[in-house]
Amino acid sequence: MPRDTLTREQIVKAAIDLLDDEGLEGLNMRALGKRLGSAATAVYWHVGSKDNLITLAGDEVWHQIALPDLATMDWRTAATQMATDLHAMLTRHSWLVQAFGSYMIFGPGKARHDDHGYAVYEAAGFTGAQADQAAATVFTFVLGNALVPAAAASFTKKLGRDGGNAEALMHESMAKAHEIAAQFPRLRARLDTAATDYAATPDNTFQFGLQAILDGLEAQLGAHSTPSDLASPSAAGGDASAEHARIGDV
Amino acid sequence: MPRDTLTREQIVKAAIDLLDDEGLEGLNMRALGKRLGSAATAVYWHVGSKDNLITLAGDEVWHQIALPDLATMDWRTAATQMATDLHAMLTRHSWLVQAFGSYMIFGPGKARHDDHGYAVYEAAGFTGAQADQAAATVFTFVLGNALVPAAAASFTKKLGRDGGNAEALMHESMAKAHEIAAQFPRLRARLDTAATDYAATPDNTFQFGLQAILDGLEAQLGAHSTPSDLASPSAAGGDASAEHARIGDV
DNA sequence: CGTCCTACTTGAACGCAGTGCAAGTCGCTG
DNA sequence: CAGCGACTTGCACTGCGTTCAAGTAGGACG
Repeated sequence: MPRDTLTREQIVKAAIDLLDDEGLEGLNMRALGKRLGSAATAVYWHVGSKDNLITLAGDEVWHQIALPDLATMDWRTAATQMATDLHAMLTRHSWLVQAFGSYMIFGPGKARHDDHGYAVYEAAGFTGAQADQAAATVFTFVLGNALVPAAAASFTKKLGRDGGNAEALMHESMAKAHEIAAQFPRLRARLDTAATDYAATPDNTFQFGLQAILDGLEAQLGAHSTPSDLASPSAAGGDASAEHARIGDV
Repeated sequence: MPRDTLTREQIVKAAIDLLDDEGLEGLNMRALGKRLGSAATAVYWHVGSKDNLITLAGDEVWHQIALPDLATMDWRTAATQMATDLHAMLTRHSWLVQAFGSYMIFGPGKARHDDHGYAVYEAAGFTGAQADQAAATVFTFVLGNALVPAAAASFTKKLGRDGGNAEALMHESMAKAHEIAAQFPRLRARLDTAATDYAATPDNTFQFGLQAILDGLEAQLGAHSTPSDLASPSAAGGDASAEHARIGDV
């Protein structure tokens, strides 16, 4: 084997770096080749296609999120930690959320994460399909929460790529948004309090939503009628005298 | 004016149709021109750019969702209806979810929807930032819930475009996913019960998650009084700053 | 030491997609 | 009828994903 050979891992790592820097639309094979110090087409021998490379990169980053030890903490803490870690990871790699909408991202990395996710909700006392749905609910919320910031990041990067007057264009588009919002009473009110910034969905919203969801899930578990939330003593309802929670049918 | 002139509305409508048929990556100006019976470049006079066209189309569809009358139903019914309508709309136009990750979609259509969304949660009793967060939580969940199905649809359409052996490729990629999943105990168990179909996240999950979230929100209403927020001692994604959102654009 | 095989790299080139441009075309208005 | 302005069109440029035939290099084997 030649000494200075590219490796799949090296390529995937470089792709992740490039994606972090330039966003999903900023990734192209020639730029990647340059970053690797090789011809663009050399990459094809190792990864086959750009789609496949993105799939690879999109799975790799899941390894960055830690899997909490369920033996040393109650499920709610574990769930919060996993969701928060995922949130942070998606913020770091905002291109992943976009990729999630266009590619089937599933590999060892995500599988490892999903598996542990199920473990958390099974430890909570959910059984069978309920554990799946609980996990999916939280997962889905975290994903959706990352979508708008991802769009903002993508937009910003595109402006930066298109020309020098990025500031001006950004300002213009914000101004137009304000103008539209001003025509609706509640949106207008939010404009005044300056709470509505398209680019920055506050982290508070994430924590608020996450805890609300976990509250809702917890309620399904034991019907432990203490709405005073917070307290999450080790639920571990033994074997889930799982009340058949009522689910809205279609 | 010449008699057979294109109009912006006509173009946007054709674009939506094409997007529904072919997906986000299937939309290109020449195909759109053909569908309109005109040259591809004629479109540019009316909409400026493809990005702008997508922004226009992506806002237009929001008008399809109904705004429940808050005077004749309780907030939870209204919230459920709005979320369900949104869910249905996103399923109809799965490209929109992808577009949401790459473009800043905000116009009169979405503004109208958002405004009413806030109205619902204010009617519920949430005040100020809490109403925003409640609305964002549900909205975000619905969006995230549509993401994976959108990816599946996109993937299928791409396969259909690439060549005739779509079935084979689809089968192969599912087989690979199964193989990976089989290495993780909980995923493997789900494989056996045949509950895991990547392309079809059951609608049950949506209803389950939505009701759980509304449960959680409802609980916050009753147990008011503590703005000291959230349990979760750990986590702390970083700045747990005040409710004053920072505005910084990038 | 030479030779071959395999693993890998490269540059040229093809096709498609977004889009700017200059030259139309058509109908209305003066 | 001349001309203007609203629209349309074909051409062509660029950038990107990808293919392909032609390399190159290092180890294995004789």
